[in-house]
Amino acid sequence: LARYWRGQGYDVLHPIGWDSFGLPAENAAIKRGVDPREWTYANIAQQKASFRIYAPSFDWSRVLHTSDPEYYKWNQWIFLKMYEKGLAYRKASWVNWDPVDQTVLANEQVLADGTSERSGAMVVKKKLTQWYFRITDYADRLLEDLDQLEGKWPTKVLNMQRNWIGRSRGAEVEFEIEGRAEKVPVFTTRPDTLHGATFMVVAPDSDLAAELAAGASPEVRLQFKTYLDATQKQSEIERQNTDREKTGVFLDHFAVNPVNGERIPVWASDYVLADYGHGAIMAVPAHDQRDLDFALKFELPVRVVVNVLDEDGSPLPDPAESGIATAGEGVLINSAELDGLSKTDAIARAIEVLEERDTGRAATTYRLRDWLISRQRYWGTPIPILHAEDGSMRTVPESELPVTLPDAAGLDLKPKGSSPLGAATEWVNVTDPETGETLTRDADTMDTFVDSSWYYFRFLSSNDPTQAFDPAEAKTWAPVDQYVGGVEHAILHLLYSRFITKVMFDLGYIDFEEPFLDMLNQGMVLLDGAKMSKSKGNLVEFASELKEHGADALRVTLAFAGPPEDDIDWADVSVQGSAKFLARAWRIAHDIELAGSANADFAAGDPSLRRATHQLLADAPGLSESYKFNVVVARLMEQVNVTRKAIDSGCGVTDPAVRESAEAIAIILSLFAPYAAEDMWAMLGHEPTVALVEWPSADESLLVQEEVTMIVQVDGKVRDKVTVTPAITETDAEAQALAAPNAQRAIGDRQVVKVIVRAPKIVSIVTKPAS
RNA sequence: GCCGGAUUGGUGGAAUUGGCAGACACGGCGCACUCAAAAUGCGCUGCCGAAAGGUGUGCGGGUUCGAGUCCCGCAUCCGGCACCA
Repeated sequence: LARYWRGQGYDVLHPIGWDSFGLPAENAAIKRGVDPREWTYANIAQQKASFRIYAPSFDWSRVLHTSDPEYYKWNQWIFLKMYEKGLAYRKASWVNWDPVDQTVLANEQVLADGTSERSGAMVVKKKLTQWYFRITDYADRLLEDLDQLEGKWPTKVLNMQRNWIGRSRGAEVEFEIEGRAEKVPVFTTRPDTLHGATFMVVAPDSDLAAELAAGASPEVRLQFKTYLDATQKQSEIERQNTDREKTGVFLDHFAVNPVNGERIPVWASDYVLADYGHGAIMAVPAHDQRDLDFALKFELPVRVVVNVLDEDGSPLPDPAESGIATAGEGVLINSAELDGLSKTDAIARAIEVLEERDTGRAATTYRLRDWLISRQRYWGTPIPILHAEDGSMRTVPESELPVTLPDAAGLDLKPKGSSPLGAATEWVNVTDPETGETLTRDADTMDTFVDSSWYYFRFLSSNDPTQAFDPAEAKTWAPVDQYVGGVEHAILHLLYSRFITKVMFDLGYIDFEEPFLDMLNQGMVLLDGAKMSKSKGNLVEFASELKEHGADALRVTLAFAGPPEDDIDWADVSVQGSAKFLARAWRIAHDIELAGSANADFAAGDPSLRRATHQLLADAPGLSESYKFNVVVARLMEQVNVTRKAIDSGCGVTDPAVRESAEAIAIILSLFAPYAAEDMWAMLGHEPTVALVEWPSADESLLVQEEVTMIVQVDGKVRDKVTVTPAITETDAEAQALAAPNAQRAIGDRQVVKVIVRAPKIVSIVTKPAS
């Protein structure tokens, strides 16, 4: 893509860098007993050398490594900016703990099966004081701005982000609990069903459940304790199994339904989650399946308040009898002032009523949680915060950044639950030069997703020691026109990047709110259906093919195998086939060089070959811009084939059209096979480099065909083909079609009832049996 | 359960707005060159059929002169989310 846009005359910034902090590097270094820094930079050097063989057109002058102090200084700067704006804060809460890597994880790093994205270990819950970024403040903007990316980002990614943010609109309803001064808020998307709330359920691991249980009878206290223990022992997989039977404990308390004053029992059950909404719900068993399952199990009342009809317009059976909650739309009943209203109207009215009585209001909740950025590991960005003995905190002044990592020598880096930086006594202990006060540095490091959430800004000013990036450069280049990345980044990296971009916008450094205008999710290379990986040793095959056929052949193979979004199974491709194609292309330039044919006037060239060349020049840009590189390669193959034919059995190698074709091939081929294309370009007598040659535009006048094939259909079936001039009139087209022998045979003695003419492409004849 | 995507020959895949389905390759078969092989070049290659012809884009319907493409229903596979109130 970078090469294509350069060929169109654009300035292209195609940067490269290493996101080099983080657990995988640190764990590998610990395993080998070496310094993570040495290990990381040795690997970068090796990878860099390997990259260059493949001739990506990177701008190496802007190369960056996120583990360089020159880079992570600006992570700390961003942290300070966030802290100033109240977007970075510290709080104690239940966090995801990876028992193998011995660190906390962000919600986004816990996979659906409850294991760690990094170590694969089952994640456990632990209560810790940690740093967070307030991404939830941006939830609405992160959600709504996705609409701007519609059609530019893959639908899948947009949907994944929408899902992840998970906005629900509804109402917050306050329930009084007997014997408790403060009211308890619950969130519901169905305030219309408030009259059908027959009990309340709180999450067993919530503070409220503990409080209510504490005020209950000794038996209830014991039951609750047993239940809570059982809940906390469950694995994430067990907990997420939605088929399992409902369990719960009555908490010996009653709440009051604010709309009808009804006394309803309060239960604790693990189907209510402590960290979503308010950790408590109003249960409407008639219209919610989970509540119904619970009500039937514990013999709680079920009251229908929405008259839901089936397709035929007859009422659905009573949920209490059928066991199936009626969650659909319908007219409200048994609901006082809401009776007779539709769902939408009833929701609006219910909110009005709640607001009038000051017992509730319209509300929105999100699935998205604040971003936990503390990590108890060495190989990351130190958090620029100092802690005083009295528990207060102060920031490291911007002028003293970066806070560099202490030397790893002498530190025990093994995961142990607290940051290894804490043991670097000389680093941790600081004396305030003004007050003489003893301060300790925050010993945690930042999640590496902080590093990767703004690197596209740093590439603008990689070598600038005075600022994170130059806003003037951002005005020139940013936002990113084309982002290429795997779909594995759909949520984590891309959501964080969008968030940081919006923060930068709010801070006034940039004038746009979305970082990546266009996105391509490239597929993976598989071998027999499995990911190719170093650990499986099957990259060896790749290396040997590189040695045998060269980088160009591998590049062409990757481009030609299919659309870039799709996975490629290496078992299905032929590197040898690509090498063969390259040799055929190369030989055309070679033959021209051997023939010593001078640079001639293309206009004098063979018309049919010229037409093919210009058709290619006309089509290649559109195909490239829609990422159809496999088709561009196919078209190059066709062009090589017709040119070969022209040389061997057509106009001959000295015809100017052959040179014109060869030049077009070299220019377009340079996207995929830069080495071969450069060689061809030289053989054709040109100076380097073909990579900087602007693409010639197609001559439209050459694309006009003198003859085209017109299809003749009879009753929807192709029966004949007629060669006609493209300018043929409808009348002539119809006459010729009707006269075509195979069409006549197909018509036979049937009667022609209709003729549709789309000259010069097709004539469709409709017949019926002769009467 | 909810949301999204996919399904085309033996294989990877192609097919502007509905207009010749299978471009281009891989593989296979045949031929030329060669003592021979490799390499290279040329030809054939969706399926059924000797041919004429028929048939064919996951399945069943529909719209249309005409559907891989549009509409309805279904199946299978892949991905995301999920006791989210």
